[in-house]
Amino acid sequence: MSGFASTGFSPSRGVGLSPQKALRLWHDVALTRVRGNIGDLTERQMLILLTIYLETPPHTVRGLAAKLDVTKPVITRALDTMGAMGLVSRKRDDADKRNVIIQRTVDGALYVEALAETIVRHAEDLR
Amino acid sequence: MSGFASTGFSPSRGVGLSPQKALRLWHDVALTRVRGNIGDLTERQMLILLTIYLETPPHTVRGLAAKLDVTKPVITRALDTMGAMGLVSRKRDDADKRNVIIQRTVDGALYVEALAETIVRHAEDLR
DNA sequence: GGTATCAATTGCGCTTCCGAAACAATTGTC
DNA sequence: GACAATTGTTTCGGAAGCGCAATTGATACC
Repeated sequence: MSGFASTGFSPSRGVGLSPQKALRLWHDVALTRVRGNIGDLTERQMLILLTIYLETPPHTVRGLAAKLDVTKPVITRALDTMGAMGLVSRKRDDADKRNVIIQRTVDGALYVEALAETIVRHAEDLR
Repeated sequence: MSGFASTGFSPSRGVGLSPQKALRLWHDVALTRVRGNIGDLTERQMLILLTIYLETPPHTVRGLAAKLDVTKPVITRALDTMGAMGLVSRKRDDADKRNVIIQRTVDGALYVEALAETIVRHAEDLR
């Protein structure tokens, strides 16, 4: 019994995830990251990084703080840390020199891409 | 390419996830957790919690440390923290009193269940 | 031009985490 | 029963994160 026909949902709706599989996926990805010592980022820092690489630029400290509902120092310090890792970089806004524009880097893109690959791989192992 | 009919697999192959959607899912879940201040757990602590609730018991400090490839104090301290939150509890092994058996709790199950629900919900929003 | 407003950063005190080593309690060995 | 091995915890020094308030530099207002 597919059972989907009556609901009108397409069964190939991209991401259909049971709670059990969702947890297993989270666990497997976390395990890969912890074992590989790639987990040097806080959940907040990870969120900031993903926002920078997923949402459309430009990104400012204030904009990120508002969007993520954290204080500005959190953003500044996260940028310090991730900047030292080479995952992001800063640049003054020429139009309004109060602003700081957060820019993506090659290493940051590779880092995010590696995370995506890890998730996808474990999602495939999950069937 | 469907290509699944010949294999006998159901076309709803559980989790088919593009890299883009994987990152979006990770971002959305992290955002929900950070905004709700539910992110009080380190990635390591989260991994430990999920392992306790996903893998078959019994769990010991040493067993978890070996399985997750972290040192024993990491497990002990994580149990301290999560124990104070009511997410897990400890009990001496009667058979071998050197061992500590880590047990699940109602609150811990609810916490994990809430995480699963968050993931599933955002996965559904993702199509 | 002088003052208020705004963006980002920094200082301060506090908490938490980590790794490595030392430690206490229990069990196995001879 | 003495001694080694095992399990989990604790201690110590150091690093990093957080919230809040103060600070610096730049722009807007009148």
